[in-house]
Amino acid sequence: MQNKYVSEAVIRRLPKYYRKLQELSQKGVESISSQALSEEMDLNASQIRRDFNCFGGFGQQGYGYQVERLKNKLGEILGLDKQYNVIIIGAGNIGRALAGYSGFKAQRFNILGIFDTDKDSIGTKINGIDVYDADNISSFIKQNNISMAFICTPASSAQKVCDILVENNIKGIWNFAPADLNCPDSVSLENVHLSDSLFVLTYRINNN
Amino acid sequence: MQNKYVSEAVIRRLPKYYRKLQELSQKGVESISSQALSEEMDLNASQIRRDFNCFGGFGQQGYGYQVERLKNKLGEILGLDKQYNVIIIGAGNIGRALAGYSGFKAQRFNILGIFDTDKDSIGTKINGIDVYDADNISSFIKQNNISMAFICTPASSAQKVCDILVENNIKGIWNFAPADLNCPDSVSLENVHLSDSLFVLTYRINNN
DNA sequence: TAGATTGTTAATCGATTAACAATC
DNA sequence: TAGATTGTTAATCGATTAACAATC
Repeated sequence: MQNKYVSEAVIRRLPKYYRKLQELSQKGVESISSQALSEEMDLNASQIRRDFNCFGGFGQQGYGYQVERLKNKLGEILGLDKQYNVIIIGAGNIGRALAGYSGFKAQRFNILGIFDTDKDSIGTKINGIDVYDADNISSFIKQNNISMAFICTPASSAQKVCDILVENNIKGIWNFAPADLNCPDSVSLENVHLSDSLFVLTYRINNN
Repeated sequence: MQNKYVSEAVIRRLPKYYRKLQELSQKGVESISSQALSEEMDLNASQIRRDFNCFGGFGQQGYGYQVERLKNKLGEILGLDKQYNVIIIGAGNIGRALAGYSGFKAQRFNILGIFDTDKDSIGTKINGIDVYDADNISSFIKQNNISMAFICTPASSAQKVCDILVENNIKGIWNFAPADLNCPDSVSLENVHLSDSLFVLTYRINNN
């Protein structure tokens, strides 16, 4: 079952299912039908069943889905049962915010270093994490088994940083720079274009 | 022409067009065809023409689109020709990062106050912006003609904050809390679910 | 005018929803 | 067993792409 085609739309719903199932699990809900879940999440029940069935048959006819089991399955599918060694590139506002977010630790994201070009921040610590010279990214990735990088630089230097990361066989890039990076398919790239999101909001305010 | 139906997918592409046109404008490019733009942006040329035509005929047959003019038109459509008075709720990592982001000023987002419940941060300033007691959100919105709020609280208090904002006729909410807020259609809501985005990345790393 | 490129209609593709047989 | 609900196929809907007449 694992090899069905999974569309972009399905992938983007997975974290939302995971979040809702965590919530239900915390509330002590033991099982839920696709119908009940569809009402909770404002989605179509058929769609929910179809989405889950991309990854296998997790339900039981006549009963529904076991919340805890489904949550764990989705966690595995999302790769949340694994550990990730992470570096942050850019010690500006966003870089510092991500470095300070304590939720990452609980979820197996180990931030091992922050890199910047600014001589004044190099050598300091942010939330207990060392700030290193951006010139040393390559060697640090190799020595510390880094699998992910968060790009928090200005747009102008993002592509250069991306190239260095790709060269060093990084597995995934979480990009906060407002740039459309050129990156081979072998490296997973996920963009958070904050200003795009803000502009969608201003559009809606003016066209609601 | 202004009243064609504009799908979600089209709306989400608008900021990307705007960003690319800004770039072209800065490079001094005066005009561009949908074909050339499609190659730059990795979209289909028909789609681009169709997208723009949701809002009117901005091109000239045989010539293409005037970059500067199209950029300005898209800016108007996105509401970027207007001013927005903004408050930030939550002086944690994300709230502080947004308060410190200087790009907002240039783009007509005036951050007039930050609100928190923590007695230690109330009374301080972040990037020159006062931190106020969250109890005073309602009166502040009324007195300062606030049109937008950025929710940067924990998930547990986000809905309560949202309700207060809605009560005070806020126009738009930019929500960073990992929660699916309940909000009437009259208020525009745009979510930035950072952990959802990160989990899509871990999914991709493990299923590439 | 001829050539280029838009604006728009028609065709295709893919995602969502409905329906229902399978089965717990 | 009867009732409930899944897993999956078929129908629908909407978005993307192709084609081309209109027109600069």
